[in-house]
Amino acid sequence: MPWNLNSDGPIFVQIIEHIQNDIATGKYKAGDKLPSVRDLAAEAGVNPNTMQKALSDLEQTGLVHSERTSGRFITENENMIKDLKTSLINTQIEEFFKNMKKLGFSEEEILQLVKKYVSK
Amino acid sequence: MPWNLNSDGPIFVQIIEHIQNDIATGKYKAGDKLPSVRDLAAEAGVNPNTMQKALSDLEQTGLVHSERTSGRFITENENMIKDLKTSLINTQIEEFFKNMKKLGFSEEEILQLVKKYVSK
DNA sequence: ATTACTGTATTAAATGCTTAGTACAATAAT
DNA sequence: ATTATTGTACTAAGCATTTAATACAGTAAT
Repeated sequence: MPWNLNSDGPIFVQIIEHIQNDIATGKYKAGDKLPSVRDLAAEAGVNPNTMQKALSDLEQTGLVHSERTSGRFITENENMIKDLKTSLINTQIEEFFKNMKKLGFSEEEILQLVKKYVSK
Repeated sequence: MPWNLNSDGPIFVQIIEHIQNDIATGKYKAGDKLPSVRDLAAEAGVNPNTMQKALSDLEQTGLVHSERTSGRFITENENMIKDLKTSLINTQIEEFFKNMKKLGFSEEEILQLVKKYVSK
């Protein structure tokens, strides 16, 4: 999955979301070592400082932790990863419903629109 | 509907989206006069310059136009408003599906999750 | 005529994001 | 021991966003 960073918001936020997705979808598993800050930065096409900021922000959620000089690792806590995935899903659905309701649709109408989209 | 501006992105972009929603949902109808830049700014709680930027950006889509000194008006073109609504709906649905697919779900699985959410 | 209101323009300052360049200390590999 | 790699820290610059404070010209209302 390419990084696909755009200018819709701060790059470092998009990076955080991207890595969260990679963890939630199992690209990175519990205990895995992440590529180095510099490698990730090169891969994403951003400045190493930007990647560093994204990673140290991610750190504060406990999802990843850094081993001072040997690298950065995904949490060993599998439940935390499971919760992350649940949370990401809920965030997406709630955001979608919130926006559609702003456009004047009821939950039932939204469901119909989604059905129509899938069968199209 | 309150403005609910947050720091997820540029304020002026959120303002544009908010006004587009107001037009799409019929709060403002074809030919309606908009409140003045200053009034809208006060209502949204932003600097008049920020509102001015949002409005002049909106102008370039043809959705609104300014009558130099008498005010700013919604387009008379009803089709343009209809197209706007369709476009906003499609954007929301496509964005939602794109994000859910990033999380590893198929269209059918997404539909099931939405159904579950509605009946909850 | 005067007053209030309209969109618009301009300049300045503060802030946050991003890039750039450099440096240091600790570990791993050789 | 030496070298490469790790996370981390720091400063500087450019840029966009936002706020602030004014100002001007045209229209509407009185």
